[in-house]
Amino acid sequence: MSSLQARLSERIHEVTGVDPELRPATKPQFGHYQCNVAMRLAKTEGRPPREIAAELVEKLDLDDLCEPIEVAGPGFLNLRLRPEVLAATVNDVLADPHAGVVQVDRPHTVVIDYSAPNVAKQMHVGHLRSTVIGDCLRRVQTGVGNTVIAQNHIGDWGTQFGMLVEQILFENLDASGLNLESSNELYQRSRAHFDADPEFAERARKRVVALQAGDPETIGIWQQLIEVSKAGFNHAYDRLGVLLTDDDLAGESTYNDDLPEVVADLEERGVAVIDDGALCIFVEGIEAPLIIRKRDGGYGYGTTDLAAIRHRVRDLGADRIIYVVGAPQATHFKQVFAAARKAGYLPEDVTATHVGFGSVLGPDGKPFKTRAGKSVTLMSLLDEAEEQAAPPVALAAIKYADLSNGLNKDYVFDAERMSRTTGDTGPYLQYAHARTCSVLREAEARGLALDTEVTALSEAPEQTLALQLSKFGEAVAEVADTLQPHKLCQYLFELAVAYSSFYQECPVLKSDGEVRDSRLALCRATRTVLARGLNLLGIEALERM
RNA sequence: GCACCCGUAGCUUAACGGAUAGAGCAUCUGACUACGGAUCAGAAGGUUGGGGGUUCGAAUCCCUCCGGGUGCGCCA
Repeated sequence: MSSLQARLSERIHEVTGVDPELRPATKPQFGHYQCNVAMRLAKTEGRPPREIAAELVEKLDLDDLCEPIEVAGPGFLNLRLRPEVLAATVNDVLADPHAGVVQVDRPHTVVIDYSAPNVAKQMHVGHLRSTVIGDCLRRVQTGVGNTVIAQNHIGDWGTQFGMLVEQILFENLDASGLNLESSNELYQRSRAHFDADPEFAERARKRVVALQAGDPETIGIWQQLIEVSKAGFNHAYDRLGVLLTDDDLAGESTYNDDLPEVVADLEERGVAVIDDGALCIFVEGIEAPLIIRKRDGGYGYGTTDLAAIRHRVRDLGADRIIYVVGAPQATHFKQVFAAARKAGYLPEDVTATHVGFGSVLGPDGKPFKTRAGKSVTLMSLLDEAEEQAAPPVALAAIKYADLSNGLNKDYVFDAERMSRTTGDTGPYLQYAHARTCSVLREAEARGLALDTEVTALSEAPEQTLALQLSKFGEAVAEVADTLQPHKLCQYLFELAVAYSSFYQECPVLKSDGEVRDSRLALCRATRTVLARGLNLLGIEALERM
């Protein structure tokens, strides 16, 4: 099943031969869709746009879908769908198990790298965004029929584990008795100890070597640290209601064994060159090199990222790789992707995209930074929101606020504002959904048949609602393509508004016969689309609030 | 020094180069014989940071300046 807009666009394309630039109308008086192609053709054909527009109207035969086409302004073609076409589209949505979400012809394998908390550190605001956005993209990609492989690239390797293990031994702690909070405190103590005591620092450095060499005692403690952190992460994911599980874990350490091989490969083939003692890859447009082997022989995160790309393409069969990581990493990923292309790890037909995002700011408009000692944890943000509303509503508030703005913009975390039940908020959408449920519940209680179809669309609010319902597939497809969740948020908000307006002006249960059946079907379709849409955002569609 | 991001109504923000820049909050005015008023209808509110340029058409593309933020050879 293809979307109405796609069908229309295709039909016009047959006549114009070029992209008809079919867009939803910018205003109701311009109909439902507008076609802007006449202005473009005017230039190439050297004729007045209105003349071309008039000619197109002659040639086009859209009578089965639209009212007579109107030419307006400098040469816009305004299309208005026939009510029975709108009705049929809504009925299609009702009959479609995917609620109008167009399924891809051939499923692609989409790898999504998101969340990525660090072992022995509390999750903070940055992880909130990566987790919420990544989870949404995962649901959307799955929703359109792609195969998603989530990769939680947790920070489970690196020099900090030398300090951590050494501090555990120093304090004679049982690492398995730690939790995320206490291991975070342990990390801070080890850091201080490292800075203050050169002898300890030296032992920590040796401990890193022991870890890399696979020393059993060291590995054992390291493993315990990972286990307690995993429990902490899972608790957070549970509370956030995201899909991540242990099956998605693919931490930095996963690639340890690949690193020497990758580096040797790159060096042999001349992709990487020695510069100032370090093995580097230089890519066009970026002055600084991507260092894949440090002067001391160690590997950095650039090396791990390259190994991860190789693995994701070669072993996981990725057609598309998506990284949901903060905007400050933009240059790094540009560099890594270019290096991976150069190395042949990332073939032309595999796309790699960095979905960067802005910072969550405190009330003062400055980043919620992990200032020395004190950090704003993800959990404390959830707590703050739950002071405003019950957990499922508070969560909707947070997620919607995070997803509804353009990704690379910063935003201020304002629990009161995002929890409001009016306006463009998560709770408002939940409320609209709950109202659809309420009507249908009441109808059922009165013994009315619920498996009705949309037939009559005589009232303007009915048509507006039906039109909006028909656009769901388009909205989801756009998010799947552009990776911009706020487009789905905007769509759902407009749907909720259209429903509220319809609800106000078109009584359902107080009407009778065909009109009532048709309106019940509109309620049912709205409930379905809102529920499905909210689900794609990772927000719970409540039946009562 | 080089590179990137942001700047739209009092506040929060949308707009694949298309018509009169679209919403929400707050403000003001209406609608309570309410299928959930946690709502709906309406009004007012804009030189899209400034200035040039390209185009039939620019918030959007190019140049430049201003303001805010970020990243950049051996942390990840």
